[in-house]
Parts: sequence; C-alpha cells; structure tokens
Amino acid sequence: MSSWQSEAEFLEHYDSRHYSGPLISVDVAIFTLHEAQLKVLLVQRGEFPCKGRWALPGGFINMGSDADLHATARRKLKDKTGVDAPLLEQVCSLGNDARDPRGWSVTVLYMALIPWAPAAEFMESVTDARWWPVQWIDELAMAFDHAALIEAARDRLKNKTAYTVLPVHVLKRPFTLTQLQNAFELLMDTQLEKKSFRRRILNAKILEEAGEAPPEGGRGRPAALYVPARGSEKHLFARVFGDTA
Amino acid sequence: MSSWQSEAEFLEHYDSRHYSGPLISVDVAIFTLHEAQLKVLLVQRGEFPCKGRWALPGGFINMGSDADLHATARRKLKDKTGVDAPLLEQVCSLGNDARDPRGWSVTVLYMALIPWAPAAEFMESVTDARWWPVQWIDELAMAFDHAALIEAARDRLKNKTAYTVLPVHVLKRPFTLTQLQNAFELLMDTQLEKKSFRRRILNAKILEEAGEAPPEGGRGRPAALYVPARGSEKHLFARVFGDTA
DNA sequence: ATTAATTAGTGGCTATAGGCCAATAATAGA
DNA sequence: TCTATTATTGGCCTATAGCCACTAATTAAT
Repeated sequence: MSSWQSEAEFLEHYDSRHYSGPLISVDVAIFTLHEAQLKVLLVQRGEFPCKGRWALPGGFINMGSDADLHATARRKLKDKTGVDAPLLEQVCSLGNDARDPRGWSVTVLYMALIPWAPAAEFMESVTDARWWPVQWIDELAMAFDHAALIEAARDRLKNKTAYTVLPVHVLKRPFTLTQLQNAFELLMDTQLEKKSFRRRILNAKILEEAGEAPPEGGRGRPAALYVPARGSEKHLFARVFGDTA
Repeated sequence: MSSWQSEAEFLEHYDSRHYSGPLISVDVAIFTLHEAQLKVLLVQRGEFPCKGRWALPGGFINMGSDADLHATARRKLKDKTGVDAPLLEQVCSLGNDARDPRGWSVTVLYMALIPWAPAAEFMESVTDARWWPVQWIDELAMAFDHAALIEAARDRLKNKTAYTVLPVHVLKRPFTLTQLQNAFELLMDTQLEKKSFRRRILNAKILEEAGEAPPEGGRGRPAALYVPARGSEKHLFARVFGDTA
C-alpha cells in the first residue's frame, strides 16, 4: 500500500473509484418574507427515496462543473429561483447513517435570503417549487431530515440577525425603516422597540437615503427610503439586539 | 431510472457502490495553551499524498463504527490525544477540486480545545504528533490546504471568545482569573483591561470559587481559584468584549 | 523588622448604547 | 377642519465597558 516512491507515482496508480465513502449532497434553505411571514422554498421530490415529500432544493455535487461547495449551492439556488448572487452562506454539515435510507450520508447545508417573488414565475421547468411558511413545516410530509435542517438554518438566521443587518437581504430595494424593522422582527421572532431600532441602524451608517415613499397601508406620513451602503453586509454590532427578551 | 413502484423496491435495487462522489474527510484543529502561546496539534503524514508534510489529525469516516460526523471527529481526537469529551465543535466544511491531488474532496472541519499535555505522552502509537505555535504555521510545510483550515478555526476561536467563555477549556482546573484573562488574551490576540475583564466574568456568575493558590511566578498576593459553573459553556454575553480594539 | 518588588483585586469616574414611552410631524379621508 | 394613521424625534434612565489609580497580600532582600 505504501510502496510508491513519489507523489507522482502514487497518483498515477490512484483510482478514486476504488474509494466508496458516504453520499454527499448540498442543500439550500432559501428564505424570504411574504405576507408578514417568514417562508422557505421547498420542492416536491419526484424520485425515490422520499418520492412525493417536500425537500430543500439540493442534490449532488457536479464534480465536472462545480469549482467548490459554494458553487454547488449557488447552482442549486439558481436552478430553482433564477437568482444569481444573493446572500448565500454555509450553515453547517450534518452526516450520519440514518438520515438517508441509501446509507451513510452527509449534507452541507447553506442558507440563502432573497426578496420575495412568486415561486411559479421562477422557472418553467420547476412547477413543484413552493414557498411554505416556516411555522407550517411541522405539518408537512418532509423528506429525510430536512425539517431539522430548516430548524438549523432558522436558528442561524435568528442569531445572526441579532448582531448584523442580515434582514436587508429579504427586502426589495429601496425600503423604509419600518419595513426593515418588520423584517428584523420576523427573522428574530420577537418585537423590537422602535426608537432603539432606528437609533441603532442609523447610527451605524450602513444605510443610504433614497428618497421618500407613501407609508405602509397608504395612509399616514410618508416614510424615508433607504438602500444598504457598500460593505453594510459585513457590519457587526458589538451588542446583540433585543437583549431583554 | 424511475420505474420503481415503491421506496422499498427502489432501495432493494440501489447499490451505493455505483455512486462515486467526492472524497470526504473530517479534520480536527486541536488547540491548547502552552508557554504563553496558542498551539495546534499537527501530525506528520506517513503516506502519500503530502507524505512528510504536517497535517491536522483527521481522515475518513468509518461508516461501520461512526454514528455521525461528530463521532468521527471525536474518534480522531481521541486517537491522537486520548482526550474523550472536551470542547469539540464543527467549524465549517470546505470542498473543491484543487485541495487534494486525488480529486474533488470535501473536509468537515472541527475544532477542539484541551488543557495542555505533552504531545509525546498522549499515545505510544503516535510519535509524530507535535504541538506547534499557530504563529509558526507559515513556516511549516503543510499538507493540502490545512494552513487555511487552521486559519478558519483560528478565526472562529477569536470570534467566539469575544462573547462566550470558550477559553476555560484550555485551562486545567481550578484556575485563577489572571490565568483566565491570559487565555482570553491569547485566543483573541489582543490585550484586555483587568477590571473590565473581572467585572464581566464575575457578574455573569459562571464561575464557582475553589480555594486559593500562590500567584503566578511565586511572588505576590495569593489568587482566588475558580472552576466553571454548570452550564457556563452555554453562556452568551450580550456584548462582545474588547470592542474598542 | 523594614522595605522593595510583585502579583491580586477594588473604587470610582466617564462614555456609549439600548429600553421606555410620550410628543411631534405629515399625510389621507371624512 | 378634524380624525385616524403612519413616521420620526426628544428625553430620561439604566447597564456595562473603558480607564487608571489605589489598596491588599505575599516573597525576597537588606
């Protein structure tokens, strides 16, 4: 087994097909906001295993075309939504011998945030993709351990919202501070105090003014519009928000 | 391909050996504190590829004995150190077609923190394991992309130290507040203000008193000793520490 | 003994940022 | 003009970190 004299010689005789490891896949939890609810995009599986059940968009790595894991995740996202460069980040990996009936398998879980668009209009090819409110996941027949994956992504979302401006990614631009606060509240699943919220966001100088618009609901004082400033995605607050909750 | 009528029938005909995906491995960055330096445990590879180079302890999943990814990581850690239940957590996964000359490969990276012990005494079988100061990694001939993996784990360590009590895991118990502060400073790579540090830690009530001991260096006032209270590992500070740096 | 050196621990002030909640501003519709 | 509705601000309180000098307890040298 270790008779090779050089790495070149070793590689010449190495055949990756002799190796049989766990199945490995990449799944993406794509979140958005719609009708005052946090929703996740699910597809109904057309093949065994778990045929007919709801699953996160995902699948195997294409070793020919995917340069790295992130590229695989981006491809899965684009296949289902057409969206190309949204917020997309790795959450964690989960692997054991029970999550897939085919045997030991590992999934690398990503999460993505995009402004809402009708699932139907995304692609002709995907008629089975649908936005589901995250609260309803328990009621659905979910494939594999995807309910747990959504939970993991949901937790990450909640945590990061407390010290970043992650929620800007689920809003169409420009947006009002009220809309942004609603986004924060839905992603954190808690109420925030208006003055504190506005002070925090505005003092951080991570938004740029972008005109004015009628208020939510049509009635009332017009609201200032904002777009995220460059680099705002990387802003980290030194304190978490909504501490007393 | 999709002619099966039931999941049972599908699985009966499914042969995982037909599937050939990326190589998948688990690597563990094991950190400790010694001689006022943050050190990481590396082993010198005895086989191709990267024979002779320094690598993180790690390797393939044993699908027979490893129940899940965490178990694989724990096994790698125990093989090299004998330590069984330390702080061990997943950092991220990294996969592309360039990091291993054998082809597309994915690694799931974990990090572990343990109190220092001589690498030599860990195991008879492992004569090639050695603690290296993290600052020296650049000088070493590292295997694969393990320098980048250490960097990723190091970043996570630095970030989490700012809002948790992670550093307690690199200290033998009991410890003094001065020792704990030194651990924080080395993991964060920054100086902390003594009063602020002590106030923060003591107010959080995450330590229990455990007697008294001579000060560091033998001279000076004796120091109070502490051990972590139950549940302290889960304590999250609402503000990061060392903000002004 | 006294004193200097060394390490541990505290007092007390300032500044920042969030919680709270009531007041003011700007609009639409009756 | 008046009311409802949404947006935005004022002002005070509190919690916690930064700062830095001071006190406390011990060892080693004189």
